[in-house]
Amino acid sequence: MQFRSLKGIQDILPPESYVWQKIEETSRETFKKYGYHEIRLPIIESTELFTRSIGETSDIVEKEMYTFNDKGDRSVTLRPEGTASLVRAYVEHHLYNEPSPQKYYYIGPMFRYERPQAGRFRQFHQIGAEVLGSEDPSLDAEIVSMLNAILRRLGIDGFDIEITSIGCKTCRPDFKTELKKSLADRLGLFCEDCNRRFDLNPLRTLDCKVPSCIEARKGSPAIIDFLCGECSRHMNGLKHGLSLLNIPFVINPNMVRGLDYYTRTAFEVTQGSPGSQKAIAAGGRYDGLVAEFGGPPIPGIGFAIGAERIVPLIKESLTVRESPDLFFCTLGKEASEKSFVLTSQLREKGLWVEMNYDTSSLKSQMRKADRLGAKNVIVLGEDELKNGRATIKNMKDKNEIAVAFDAGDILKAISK
RNA sequence: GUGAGUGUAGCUCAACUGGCAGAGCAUCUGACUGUGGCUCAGAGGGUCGCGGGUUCAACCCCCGUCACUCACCCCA
Repeated sequence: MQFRSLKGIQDILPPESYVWQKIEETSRETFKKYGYHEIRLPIIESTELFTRSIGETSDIVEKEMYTFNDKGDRSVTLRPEGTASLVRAYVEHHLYNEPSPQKYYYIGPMFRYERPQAGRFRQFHQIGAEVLGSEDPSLDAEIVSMLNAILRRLGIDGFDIEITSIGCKTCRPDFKTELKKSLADRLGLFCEDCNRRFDLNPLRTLDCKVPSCIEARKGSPAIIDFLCGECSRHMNGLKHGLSLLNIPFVINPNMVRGLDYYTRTAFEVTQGSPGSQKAIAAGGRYDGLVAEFGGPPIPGIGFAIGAERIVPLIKESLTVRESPDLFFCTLGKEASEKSFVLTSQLREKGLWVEMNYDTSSLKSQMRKADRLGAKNVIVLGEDELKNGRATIKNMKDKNEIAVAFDAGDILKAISK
């Protein structure tokens, strides 16, 4: 019986795993400078946590969740995103009693039951950051700037930071009716999907990629023109903040969020040709979510980077693997045991040491050492055992030095 | 959920559109009784995704099925 990983769920093998380590390290270092602390959240939660926050009619909830009943007949779900869990933990542990704002980050797998595609998987990984406890737009600017910093430090460029505001409880409904009024008389020009969207969620017609729809919606009202005073001031505050920090951005008034809890600021980092999966990170403000989860009316903002979407963009994708400092070639059982012990001692001293395990010709052992890229090789055979000295060969310059069977001597010899 | 494409060695791909399943790379061995890379020689490795059908004969044609890939919807 041959097993395969499940559809859309993949192994991350070396050397690519080193690219992942680099992404995680760079993110952690950057988060630290901005005062974000790691929070480790469960990957499984009660189903209702997601249906309530993400929205009953969102695509994620309607068709993309890994939901099942546990043995206690409770409906549970593998998390499709991180914000809901974070806010749950924030409220559950009364973290609003800590000084505001509270800044958190998380790194981990998310699950969505979708048809896999380039840059889209059923298990994928997000690097997310969330701030709770302030609605100051300078925080919006700061978090966008932090996202920018992480991507830059990873050597990624050629991306756009798109921002917009999607309004709040007061102004969004007004805009929705205005938009419907504007679209109503030319519905025939739009595609089938847009006609469906017109009833369900008219805002989505603004995001349609069908060329005829792009043409047809020209001149439609844009949400940023309908923002209430508060939202408008907030949006300007964000733009001002980004300008102060010299973060280039573009305003995309057609941006739409797939999750219901977003308010005001929404942003997206896009890269590459227009089409699918150009978003490598996305985020926004969710000022009503904490209260929705039974906490005080505390605002929040966050983003998530799609790890799978930046891996291919990282220039160091072809990271050269590090190589062992020393490889022991052995001939005979006694030599093998001797190097077994020396190998262990040298590792204690901090070296990366490999040895030959199976009996094979010296030639093939040398070949193996070479394939591993070993910097030095020690040959231990009958002659060496007789003399009590072995030779270390530097694989690069081919020099050989005689050493005693002593971890200290060997260490000294190869650190020259 | 919808549509299209592709499944042959560990990897990348051939096989005259029906006639004995191949190459390159990789692996292992040898040339060189105990010294790697280069070169040369050889070896191992296949239920041609799976099941059925047509045929004297199927990797090739037909039907079904599964998997993978890409795209749509949507999203990180």
